[in-house]
Amino acid sequence: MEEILCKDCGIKSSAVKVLSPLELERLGNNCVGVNFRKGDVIFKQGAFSSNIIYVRSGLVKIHMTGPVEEQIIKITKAPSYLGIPTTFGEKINQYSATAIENTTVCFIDIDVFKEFIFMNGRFAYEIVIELCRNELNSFQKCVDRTQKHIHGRAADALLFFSDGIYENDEFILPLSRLELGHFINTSRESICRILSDFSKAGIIHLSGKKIKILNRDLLKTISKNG
DNA sequence: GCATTAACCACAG
DNA sequence: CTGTGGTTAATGC
Repeated sequence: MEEILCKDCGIKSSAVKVLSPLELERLGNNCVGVNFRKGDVIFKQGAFSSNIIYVRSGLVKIHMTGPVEEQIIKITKAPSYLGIPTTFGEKINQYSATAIENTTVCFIDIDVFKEFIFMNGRFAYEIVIELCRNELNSFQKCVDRTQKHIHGRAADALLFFSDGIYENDEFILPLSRLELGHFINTSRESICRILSDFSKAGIIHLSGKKIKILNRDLLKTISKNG
């Protein structure tokens, strides 16, 4: 744990950027920075929560234990808030967050966060914007996950990591095959098969968790056609 | 009917 | 945990 001086923070969220110096000081006094290693649980479904979390660096998976098995709802990279829906909506967390790469976050007291929303319209507006973006993304993901075939979903996942997360054609998958299955609603076996198919077809180069996209256009076509 | 898709199972590395 | 092969149920043509 470490004290965070919010006013000097170089990675302020767009909401925090509009806070007054006095509000920034109040935030700093009610905010704790914590480092998480890959695999550490940041907060857990079913546990009580009274914090909003701001991810300053790293990568996090949001996941829920469903009636049958685990499901990864989404993967979020810094900078981003976590837990606004669950902390505002419910006393108990409705989902879990786990670091899938080394991650640093700030825990912000919910009452201070609420105070900013009540008192600073600009702050509230920025938060609404982020929540709206997230909701639209999850609508899109819901449709894609439901309607696309497995190859399309797998192509989506690869493009997501390449474009959305790493901004590189080559990257190390931060998930196991099983987790990747949980992410795109399929089985570990199907993931293995499809990655191997893509590799044989020359679409990607595959070596364990290391992936390099060789034929991005074809991958996009597969994604588009489902 | 027949072909395709994708899950489930089993087993090996 | 990962890769593969066989089996099987569901769905489409």
